[in-house]
Amino acid sequence: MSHDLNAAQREAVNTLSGPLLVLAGAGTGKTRVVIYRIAKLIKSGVPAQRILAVTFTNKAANEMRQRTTALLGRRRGQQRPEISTFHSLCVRVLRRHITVLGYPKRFAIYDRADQESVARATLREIKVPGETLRPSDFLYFISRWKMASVRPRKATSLAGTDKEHLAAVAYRRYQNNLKSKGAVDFDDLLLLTEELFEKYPDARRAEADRFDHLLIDEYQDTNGSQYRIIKRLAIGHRNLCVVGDDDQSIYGWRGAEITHILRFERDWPRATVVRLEENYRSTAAILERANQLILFNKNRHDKVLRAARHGGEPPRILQFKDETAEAEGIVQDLKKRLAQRGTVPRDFAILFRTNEQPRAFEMVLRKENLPYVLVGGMSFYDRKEVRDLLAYLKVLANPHDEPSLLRIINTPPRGIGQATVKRLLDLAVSNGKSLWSTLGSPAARAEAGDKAARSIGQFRATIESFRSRVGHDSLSRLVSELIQKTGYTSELSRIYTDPTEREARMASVEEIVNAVANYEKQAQKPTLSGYLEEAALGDRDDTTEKDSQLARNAIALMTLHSAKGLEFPQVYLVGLEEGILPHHRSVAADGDAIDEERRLCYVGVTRARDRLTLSLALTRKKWGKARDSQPSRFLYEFTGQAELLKAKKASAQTRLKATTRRKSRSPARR
DNA sequence: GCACTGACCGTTTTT
DNA sequence: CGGTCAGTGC
Repeated sequence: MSHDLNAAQREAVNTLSGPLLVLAGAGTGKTRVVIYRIAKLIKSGVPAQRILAVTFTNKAANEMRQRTTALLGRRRGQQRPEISTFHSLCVRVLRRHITVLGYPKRFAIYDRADQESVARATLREIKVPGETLRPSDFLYFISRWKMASVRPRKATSLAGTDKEHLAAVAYRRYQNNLKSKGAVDFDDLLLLTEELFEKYPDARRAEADRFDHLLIDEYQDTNGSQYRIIKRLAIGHRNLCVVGDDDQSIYGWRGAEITHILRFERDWPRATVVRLEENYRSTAAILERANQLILFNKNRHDKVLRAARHGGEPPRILQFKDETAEAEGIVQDLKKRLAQRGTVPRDFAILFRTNEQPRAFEMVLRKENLPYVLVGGMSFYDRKEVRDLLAYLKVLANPHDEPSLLRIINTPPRGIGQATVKRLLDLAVSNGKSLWSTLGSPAARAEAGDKAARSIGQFRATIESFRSRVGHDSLSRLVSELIQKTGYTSELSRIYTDPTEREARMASVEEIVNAVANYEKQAQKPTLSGYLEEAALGDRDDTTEKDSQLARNAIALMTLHSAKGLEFPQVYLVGLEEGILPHHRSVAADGDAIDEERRLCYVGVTRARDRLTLSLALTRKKWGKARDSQPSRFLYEFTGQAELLKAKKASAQTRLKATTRRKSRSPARR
């Protein structure tokens, strides 16, 4: 089996017990090693279900599942290794033990929109005006604290600014509000698992005992909670294999700490360390530049990627007048290459730092009639229609789910306006009851007025009649009838007069009906709450959506963040300007934010197999106004001209000179 | 209660 | 510039 692996890969695959750190550079066959290692473990007699592999994204988990199945073969009744994301792992743990923490067994998982709704209500309760602390800022603070396992009490003492102090006070209240609704947010999934393991050693032991081997993918992206959870799960058997690349840590802004991978050997004494340094993906010409660039980072494991593929075209740097010229120039260049024999649209990727960049490219691509996919972008579950219908389902599952109830109580409009809702909410709060219970009370009828009261009555009757059918009728039937009964689609065609938009909205509705039907088909025991959990975790099998997106023969447009783990024969990395890459927020922040931007750039560069083109615009419109752009510092580093940049920094005059000189000749011509 | 208007704000991202 | 949201007039 392992004849097609190199020596380092073989060592990583064959080191079956004890702590193992696999430092896998870009394009060194990391996923392959993980999968082969799982297969090897099983072959050596470890029962498959005693192996747990953890990934960060569903995409990665799906891919790993597929490739493991392909390698092991599909035999009936055969046990499979457990492959899951951190979050769904925690959900399963919490389903078994959460009652000891004072949450209901069937706790709800609140997503970002639900969180905002609770945050808004919380801030209203303690009478914080919107301009003092916005719900989004508030959530940002809490999220930071949670990822560092900071509880409300500690947050109060940590708070420096007034805003933070206010957020710390509201934090406790927010947690209580969630808890009283029997709900947890995404960060809680990790935080509560950690708390459970800390306070209840028996629960920790029971969970740790389920597995003999633990594999963690993308270890460089672990945040504090995840780090501690892993530790507590693996401490008994020490059969912990972590795989990652410190040079590709790009999620620091959401709590990932690169120190975790850097200090693995100290955490786990006598750990084996394997370095995968042979890159099979990119040509030497591309890799040479990547290596040069990443050398500018200080905090990293020492390693140098060696190219298995010699030679290759040196990367080009193209410079344009503005972002429109950039898009046109790049697309023209791409078109020329596409005309070459054996080249197809799928070979190309255009990578960028921010989400506003693809707009110009989309326009040109559409004009040129070239097939493209914007990967990422708005996800299925972000679409308004999907959220609405999901809210209906959530209310059917639990009518006391207030964020969902508020979302649908007047969607489509049925005469229960803002004022009425506000009054009913106040009534509910003063009675200490849920909004749903309040809706049926005589007091509510008096509060709402005749017309609204009638609407409320009808709404309640509809919900109740569907609720009584949950568990009896099929889910997909329930959903389509719900859409009918509420007049949801007729409302859509009323609001959206533009035919293309209307069609898109209708398609979303259709998609959720399909998603439910799909779930019903493949789940062993389909239930409403089961579907909602899958939806909340994004855990659905989206082979239908994203994979077909990529499989479609189209040029891929995506952010550097979503490009991680992928590769393309030809890559255009665009917008290499100060303020974009590196992003201005990272430039302004002190500390090592720039290093993360450099890693991001490195990730982009190492996506390319054969050809790499970097580009920049000299002016760029920002919020409607054109502003001058400076070439990214990474361009200088990458081409070995960092000295020039230092000189530029020393004096504004030289800076001007250097830039004008740059204009006349392309900055990268060696 | 609803639709329309204008002020405001600003972009890495996943679960 | 484009999207979101609160406020206004009907």
